[in-house]
Amino acid sequence: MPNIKLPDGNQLSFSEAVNGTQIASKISSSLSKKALVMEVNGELKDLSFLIEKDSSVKIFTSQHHEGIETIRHDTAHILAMAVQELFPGTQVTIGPVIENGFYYDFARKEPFTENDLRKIEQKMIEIVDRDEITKREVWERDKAIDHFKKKGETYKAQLIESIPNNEEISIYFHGKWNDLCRGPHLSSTGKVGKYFKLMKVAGAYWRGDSNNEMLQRIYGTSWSSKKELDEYLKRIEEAEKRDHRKLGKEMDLFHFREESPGSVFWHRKGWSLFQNLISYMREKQNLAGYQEINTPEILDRSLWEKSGHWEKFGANMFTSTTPDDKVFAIKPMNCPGCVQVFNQGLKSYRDLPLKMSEFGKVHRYEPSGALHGLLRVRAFTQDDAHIFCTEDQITKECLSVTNLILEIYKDLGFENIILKYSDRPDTRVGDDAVWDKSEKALLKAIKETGLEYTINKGEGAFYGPKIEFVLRDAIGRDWQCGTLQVDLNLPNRLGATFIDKDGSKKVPVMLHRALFGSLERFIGILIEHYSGKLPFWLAPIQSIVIPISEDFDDYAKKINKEINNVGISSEVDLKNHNLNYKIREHSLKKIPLLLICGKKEVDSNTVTIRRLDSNKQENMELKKFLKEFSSLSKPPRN
RNA sequence: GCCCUUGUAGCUCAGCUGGUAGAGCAAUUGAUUUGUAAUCAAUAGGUCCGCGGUUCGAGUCCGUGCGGGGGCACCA
Repeated sequence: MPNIKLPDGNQLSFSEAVNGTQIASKISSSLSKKALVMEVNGELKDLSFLIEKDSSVKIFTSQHHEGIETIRHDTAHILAMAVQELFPGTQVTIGPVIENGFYYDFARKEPFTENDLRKIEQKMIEIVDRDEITKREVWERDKAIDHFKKKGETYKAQLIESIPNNEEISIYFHGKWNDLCRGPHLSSTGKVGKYFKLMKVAGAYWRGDSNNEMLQRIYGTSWSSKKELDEYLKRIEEAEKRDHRKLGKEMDLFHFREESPGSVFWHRKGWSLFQNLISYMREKQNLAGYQEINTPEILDRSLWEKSGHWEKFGANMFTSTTPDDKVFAIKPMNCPGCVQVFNQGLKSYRDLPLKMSEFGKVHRYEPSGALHGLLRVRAFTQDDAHIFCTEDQITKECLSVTNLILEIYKDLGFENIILKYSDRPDTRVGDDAVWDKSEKALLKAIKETGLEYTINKGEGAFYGPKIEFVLRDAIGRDWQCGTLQVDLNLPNRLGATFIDKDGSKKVPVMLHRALFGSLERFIGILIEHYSGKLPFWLAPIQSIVIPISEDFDDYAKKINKEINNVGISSEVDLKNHNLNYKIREHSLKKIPLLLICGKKEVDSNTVTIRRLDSNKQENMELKKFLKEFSSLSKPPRN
């Protein structure tokens, strides 16, 4: 005689045990059609789950997160069914739901081709049409292992072996086909609908371990309507249009080539963007009390041995042997060099906090498969700084770093920032009392920012806790950029000291911080965030002066010179092309302003402005233009 | 690093089952002098990623190296 409590507070009474489908149809016939899965006392269950006791029940449709996830989970099963029907002998492994879709990992010798994906999709549609009924059974562990071993499903057998003893082993049937699965699932394959698409095949290690064999992963997406599927595919297309590698080429910012994989060849325009960013940050940092330094890119092996990098980071370091057989490393980090600057000369407690910044170019031998445009390179420039301070100064300094970072992100158009706080890892140096102190200090700083933060337990650096600054871009993607780390180790290893009030030598605390992390990477993110349409002050070419015909070339040259003189980066386009052609060309290159001049402008000493992404024409006195846009062409100041 | 995939003109790409390369755009030259997203024509342009092999003959087939792309692992 279960009483069923619904989310709206209503209660339904049943004379005998009842399942989700029955509850849904009791509520309304439309819900019974749309119901996909339910939650019973906080646990997700199949609609067929029989409720015997009084329970709270929520029924989910495709409008709920739980509903769409179940659709995706079922689509993954149907994918596995289809693959096994088409390619007998293929082993199934795992097939979870992921953001926007699902994947399934298969063990099969022959690779799946793009063509196979289309065939599999057809088969999946067939299976949906067959509307196979879902059935859940709970099996004995040994029976289950035996069953899958007999079928030749050794991976599944392994999975069952690793399920804890106190957990049920549930087997889901869709018609005859079955799979080990925690569930829940839809009541039949027909419920999945046909709004799915297989996206790509990729290699993936069994259990995510690179020592294991590689499986074939098929990624797919699945939705509850054609509209949602189309919108998703459209979103992917839009993201591809923003790809910084594509835009970088089109905008003539940089290129890569074989001779130096993962290193950027910056073109004039890209380098100008790069320098614009640096000069903006340089000014910000100087105002915040940083002293800019610069340290060597090549340093003797012994320094890296002392700092611990040789041992901990050696596999990622480029090294160089001189003709007389000395071994140097090309710096993968700036910190040891910076500590050496600190070490030069005696430092007093009065010098602290001492903030040294460096736009340091570092090289890291990243695995070839990790390289990705500007976002993952082997040579990059860090907007790095190291703050030497006392333990008492940690919180205040962390707070000022955080404020600086947030200010800078805001200026660059990122307002949606999340912090990630990572505390002590298992393998660490330094005693717990010091960790207590630095964790507390860092946490206090985070709390004072009032920002949202997540805690990553045990993910800190081996020398101290850290904050990472994650920004969200225009299309909702998260990028980890800035970082702030408290280090009580490196200053000690490299013998940094200061003379304290009492005349004794003490080891300073060192804060590592980077604002964007890597300027190369950040520029990649910027390009994608803005689809190449950079803010005016950052754009490498801010305007192009276009004379309507040869007759106005002189005027165009004259005003371009005046525009350059007030600090706006501008060019004249004197090529033998018509106006339409030039507008199209420069618009595609994302030039913020096109300045058109013809008879009208010459006569009135004006320019006609056409802004990127607008077809409005604004006629403006040249003087006014120079005044207005020269201030806009400078970096923002707060 | 691993799996899959890919490499043809400055760019984007075509080139079926092997018979020594083609388009559009860009470039150059000429004509045109243009009022808000591609004016017309002509010309020039290639070690088909490198190396090796099969073959009478390789852009095409095979092996190998390097690079790119998608994932996985990695991101200290």
